[in-house]
Amino acid sequence: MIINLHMKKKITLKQIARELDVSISTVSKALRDSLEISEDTRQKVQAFAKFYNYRPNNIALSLQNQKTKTIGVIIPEIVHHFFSKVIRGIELVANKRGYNVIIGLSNESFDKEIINMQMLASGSIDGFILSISKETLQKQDYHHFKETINQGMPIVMFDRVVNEINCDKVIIDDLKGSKNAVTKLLSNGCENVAIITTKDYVSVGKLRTQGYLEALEDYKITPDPNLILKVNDELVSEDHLESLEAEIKGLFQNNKNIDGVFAVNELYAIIAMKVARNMGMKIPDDLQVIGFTDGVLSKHATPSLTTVSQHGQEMGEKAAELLIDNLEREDEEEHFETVVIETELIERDSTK
Amino acid sequence: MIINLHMKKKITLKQIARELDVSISTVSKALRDSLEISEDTRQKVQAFAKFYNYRPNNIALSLQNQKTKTIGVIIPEIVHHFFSKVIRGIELVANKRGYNVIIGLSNESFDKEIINMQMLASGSIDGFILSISKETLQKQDYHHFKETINQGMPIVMFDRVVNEINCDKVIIDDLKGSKNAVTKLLSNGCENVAIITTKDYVSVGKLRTQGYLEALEDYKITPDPNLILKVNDELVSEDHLESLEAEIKGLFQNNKNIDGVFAVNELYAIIAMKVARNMGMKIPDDLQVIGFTDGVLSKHATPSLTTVSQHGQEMGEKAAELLIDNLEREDEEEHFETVVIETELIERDSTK
DNA sequence: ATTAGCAACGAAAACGTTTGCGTGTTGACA
DNA sequence: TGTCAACACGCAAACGTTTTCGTTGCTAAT
Repeated sequence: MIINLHMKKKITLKQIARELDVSISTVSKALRDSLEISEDTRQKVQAFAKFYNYRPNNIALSLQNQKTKTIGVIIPEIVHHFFSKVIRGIELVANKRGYNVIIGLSNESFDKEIINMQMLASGSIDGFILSISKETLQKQDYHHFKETINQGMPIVMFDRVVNEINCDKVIIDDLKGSKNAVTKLLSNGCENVAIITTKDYVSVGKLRTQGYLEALEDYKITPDPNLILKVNDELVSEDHLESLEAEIKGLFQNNKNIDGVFAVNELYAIIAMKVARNMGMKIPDDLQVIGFTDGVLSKHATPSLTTVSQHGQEMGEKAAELLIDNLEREDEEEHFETVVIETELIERDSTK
Repeated sequence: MIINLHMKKKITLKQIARELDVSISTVSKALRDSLEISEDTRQKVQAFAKFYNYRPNNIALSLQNQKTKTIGVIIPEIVHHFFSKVIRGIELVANKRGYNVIIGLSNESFDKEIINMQMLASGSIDGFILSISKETLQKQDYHHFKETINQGMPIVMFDRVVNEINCDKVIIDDLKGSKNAVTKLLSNGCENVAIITTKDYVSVGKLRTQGYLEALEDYKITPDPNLILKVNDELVSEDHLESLEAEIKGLFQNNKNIDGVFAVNELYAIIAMKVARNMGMKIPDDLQVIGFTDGVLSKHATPSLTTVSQHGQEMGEKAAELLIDNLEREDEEEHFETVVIETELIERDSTK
């Protein structure tokens, strides 16, 4: 970068001290309104500092205080309505409490998750907020979380959490949320409710399936294995929409009596509606559909989709609160919370 | 945080030095495979360091090198498909080139934009990638950008840029993109094409309107002011969807002859389709619609929406490349690029 | 025997802060 | 005049690195 004439480089305490012919400590104290410094020099220093737009160097402060006032967030994917809402929540309270947010994307990969955590853990941040990648969940290898915690760096997990790790957690009651949703379908008169879910290693998929089963049980309905579609996760990756459609189409064709669908995420629900419509079914008359997550798709689909809202932003806010509380706690006893964010059934036009 | 017995705190050079009874510099050199150090002690040090999982402290390195290897991103909103795609692009190349990404949200507010930039500019980052907030564009007050640049911190702007500031920029050819879209409508037989756009102070809104006008001109059509709807931006804030709908409904009712709509963003297009359908119009038979941006809504709407893709991820990648190139450039002559990312008309079912 | 040269290591500065403590200069008071 | 506060300020350490420049002790060559 060329040094223009009008370029005001960042100024340091040392430079101010030299210009004003005082010591560095005097400048520092003057700027912090220390009583040790005379009114005279204090004003002189402050005026000078203001004129040159002095700001303390964060890096130096971090090195000194052994705190960065920065929290690291590791998420599997950012192009995702839920995760971006969580980030917004995190950013909101982090900023309010004087913290910055630094983002790492695991891209659902075990290795990238580790790499990212190592980079950030080397001094850049004070603590983590994260949601575990699918690959990690599949491998069930959580040593990097344990090591991080053992090094004294706190972690807050959200949404995709795991019992093996002892730390603060923010989750939704997946079981209750999905049970509510399915109950809604049943009370609306559905007699053959199908579920479109994921493989069991994704904890949320498993729990939501369980909620589905419990709702059926309450209504004395024996679950029909044919009505439980466990979609291959890899198929959702943008490209394989057709195979996803095909799977769902198969579900409908093999079970002509389906009159209700509960999908564990938004996309599955939207696709299900599309497929059903193409097969001549009317929504919500012939088929009622409920999805999970509070994305844009649900709101603007036709018909708009009844859905279980996860309150992503609230999750982010709570996670940040937990982490920062932990970071700033004076009394040092260890105690971890698991906060459950209430879900909410947002009724729209895909149900009666 | 309580000190558990199994807690391995982060270890420093100094501690390694003390344990092995050598000097700090010896440890440092040994770890960096310096020739000054004997094979013997080198192996001893490296083994010890590996055992205790030593990692150099980023903060100390930053202070020393006067570089943080971190880039700051300021965006107006993160719960937005376009911006999250850009971030993904930034993160991708940043990580590949050894940089971290720290996020600040302006929330479309002038003040928050400034606050955020000041926080990050105080040593935390090496350079900025940003998209200007609406309020800033409205105020036309860009002093904070100028000051940042004058302090020697490079900025790359994307999407919402401004001529007054001399820096690297990544934009799309809004004019060309929208002209293409409108031309498509016209060549498809539309005779009365309306545009749903924003107030002019949002540069992209202005340019896209201009593209609309040029396309009409090519077809020797005199623009009808009644067909140009400039929506009040504040109405888009999630809550005011009804007023947005009402405005668009008014457009259709007052101009029964409309057979084509070009909307400067995805949401406007989706709402327009919804309103039209409610008024009994068939898409694409009675009305053809094209939107702008490559969001999820377009893809999964019914009918799916023909749209001008902005290639958000590519924009992010390019912005990061420009910034890091600038940061790592040795020869210091100043030269700023403005990269134009090509748009792409993705044809789907809302056009013939 | 002297010395040049080399191998192996340590001391110290630097990055920008904050802060406990030491020190010098006042003035008042006995 | 001597004593002692109070006041205003500077010194230096500390945070964790890297790197330049010594400083040893030894070997080999003159």
